[in-house]
Amino acid sequence: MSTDQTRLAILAAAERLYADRGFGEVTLRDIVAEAEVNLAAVNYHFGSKDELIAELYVSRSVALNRERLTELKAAEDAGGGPAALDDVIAALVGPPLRGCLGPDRQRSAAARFMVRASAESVPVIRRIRTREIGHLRRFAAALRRALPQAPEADIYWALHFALAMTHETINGAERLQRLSGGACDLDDVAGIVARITAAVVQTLAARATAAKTATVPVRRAARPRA
Amino acid sequence: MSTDQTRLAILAAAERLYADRGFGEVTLRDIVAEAEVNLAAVNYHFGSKDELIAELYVSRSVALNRERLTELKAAEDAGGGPAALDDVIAALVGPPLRGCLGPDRQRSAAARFMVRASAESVPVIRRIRTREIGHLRRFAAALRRALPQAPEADIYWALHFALAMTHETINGAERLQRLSGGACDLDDVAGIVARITAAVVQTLAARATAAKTATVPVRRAARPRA
DNA sequence: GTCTATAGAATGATAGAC
DNA sequence: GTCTATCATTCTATAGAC
Repeated sequence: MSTDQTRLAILAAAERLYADRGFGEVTLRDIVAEAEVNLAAVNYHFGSKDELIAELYVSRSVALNRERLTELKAAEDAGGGPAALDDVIAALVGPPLRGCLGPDRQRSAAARFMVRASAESVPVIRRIRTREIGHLRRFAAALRRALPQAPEADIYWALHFALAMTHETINGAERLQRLSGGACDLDDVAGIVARITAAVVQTLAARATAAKTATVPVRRAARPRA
Repeated sequence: MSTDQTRLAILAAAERLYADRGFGEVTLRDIVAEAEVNLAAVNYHFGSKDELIAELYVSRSVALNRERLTELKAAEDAGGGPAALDDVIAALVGPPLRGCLGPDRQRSAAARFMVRASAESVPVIRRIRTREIGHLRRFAAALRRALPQAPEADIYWALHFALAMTHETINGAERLQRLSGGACDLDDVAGIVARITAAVVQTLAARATAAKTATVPVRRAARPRA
């Protein structure tokens, strides 16, 4: 109990600092100062800096994916059958978006840490990330149930694009707000989830429709009605 | 001439290494070794590591945006009037995608460097990036001409999502290939440009249509036909 | 388990000879 | 302009007292 206090303080401090400044700008000394513990405590509890990062990443990754899968399961239970397409996407992108842009300050650091971890090239995290894709397979399966006629590739591109929009929205929120002169409301988390979900769903639906009327893959976007 | 040789060798080496390994993993000593020049040459020619990074980023940024705007202008000239929606998006996302995933090895480092620079949190680059958004305003204007009835916010979200999909596709290419078991063809650059373009165009068109029939913003995606 | 003190390696930057 | 040599920091990691 009392022994875990230092451990947890280090993890929380590291998460906060990495989330705020990125991995390249944070040293062990920054972390122990923020945690108000001794420098040697890091190596005592974790062995090395990389092992601290790895443990932090794995634990947060598990928590985030549990949240996503809980939301996915709720959508399946609510409908009785396979979850609707937009609910699947919302379960994937909602947790990080709510965590980062919403008012919940407690989860904020964890969510922003995870997004940074996906964006920056830290060797120890890269190794874990390329291996741990089980949760994405679950979502791929859910999409396939919701849209059985979709080509395999479309399913994966949909997941990929959903995560892409989510990550860039979080990392580039300030820039988008500035570019749009405030026209884009980054505080309206539900609206953002809806935008991302709609974009993915419409694209999947459009390709599924096009596939029925053409033998070649859709390569050129249709012009919108003027 | 001959004096620029060392300068250019340093810039090229730095670009290659940053593109390959990310900013956190490259030191000045790595750069001078790759460039086969002396360590002191960096400070002589650039003053400091940060000034080297800044000059590299600015010069590549100018080149990339010139390429984008040339493509945009070509689309406008070809059509005689405002460029078509999908041509505007293709002009924005085509250059980085072709540079990173295509066969052109020469531009590869430059394009991957730029994508890394947008993903990682390097203070000196962040400062430049949040200021330099002029090229995005040009693209926002082009989108507005192509789709005059679209809400202001939708225009910016479209640009934002287009860049999001582009960057994540480049940075996460390996992971997507692995996840999809090869179903997603990362070598088919034209196909990827078409996918991203289609996603953005369909979303903009769908929202423009919905805006005509509803007074409240679209918040919930339509279910695809089963 | 927690601390002080420090080892040992690497970093960015510079002085001064050529 | 280019080199060698080196400074001053900073980093991660550890040894050993408490």
